[in-house]
Amino acid sequence: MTKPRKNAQILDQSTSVKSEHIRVPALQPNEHQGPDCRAVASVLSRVGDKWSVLVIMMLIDKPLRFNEMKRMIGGISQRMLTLTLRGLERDGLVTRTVFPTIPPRVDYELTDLGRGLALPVKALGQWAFEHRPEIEGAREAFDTRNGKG
Amino acid sequence: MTKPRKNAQILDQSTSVKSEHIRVPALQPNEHQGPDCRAVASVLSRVGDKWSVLVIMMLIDKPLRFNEMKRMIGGISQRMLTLTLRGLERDGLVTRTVFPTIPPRVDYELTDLGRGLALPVKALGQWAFEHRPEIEGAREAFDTRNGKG
DNA sequence: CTGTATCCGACGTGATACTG
DNA sequence: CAGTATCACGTCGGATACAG
Repeated sequence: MTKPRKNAQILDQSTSVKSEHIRVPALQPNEHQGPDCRAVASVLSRVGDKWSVLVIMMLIDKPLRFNEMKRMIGGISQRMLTLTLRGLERDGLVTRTVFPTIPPRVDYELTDLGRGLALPVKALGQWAFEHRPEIEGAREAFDTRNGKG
Repeated sequence: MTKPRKNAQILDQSTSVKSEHIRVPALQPNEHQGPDCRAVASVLSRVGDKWSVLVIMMLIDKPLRFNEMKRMIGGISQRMLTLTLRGLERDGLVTRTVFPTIPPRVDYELTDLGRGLALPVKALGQWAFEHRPEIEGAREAFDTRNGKG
């Protein structure tokens, strides 16, 4: 029973930002449920998002323009940068400021909310960095005894 | 039949745990790259994973058996629980203990590494919980001014 | 420069059936 | 009970072309 969303419309796959970004099914059991858990999950999914954290980290220092970020990241496509920024904007984590000049200029900047999120995310990132050897070692060990046991 | 997909190639889609769980492309630019960034990203992707965090949180209190967890989560399929647990095991975050009884019994338990990860994850979760209203408000506001101006 | 629209392959996820 | 195998299907994400 995959939740019936509002309406499964014609697969608007373009640059719109409609999905909740994670489809949390029906967690009905005992303790790990409720709307709270669902809301938390949707935030966590943003953290796990391929680009969002990277974008947030880049914006900590100072606001940036679209192509500045695109260049800094390097591997990202225009489409995904747009989608990522729209998602962050929708969640109130970044602001989008358009300067009606020619050529157009758009600045993206972290909100206070976004800066707040950056803190626990950085803590997590630091943990990941510090324990990187253990995790990679565990992976190799697992793959070895499991791949050619 | 709008999109006949005859190209359905036989992927190894079963319960193997091969991918690095995130496919970080070629980040070659200036500062947000290198193997470090890649490793951190793979950990973050696990946090963003649909079920991993939920499983970790459940295991904090005490070890659990396969079907105990399945029942507690409720919405998860057997396959995804298996895949999630295998991924966590591969990363050295949980241990898998088989008791060769009949019927078989398998306990899953957090490692020290897993318990360590739980801390920053909980901090992040708490942030998400506390700021849930702001995020949801921002989403509604965004959708309103963007969906029906 | 800053996007938006579209095509298409790859991957994630659930449902189901089967095994030890 | 604890998985594994297979299939179906939706979504993600890159490449490309086009627009303001």
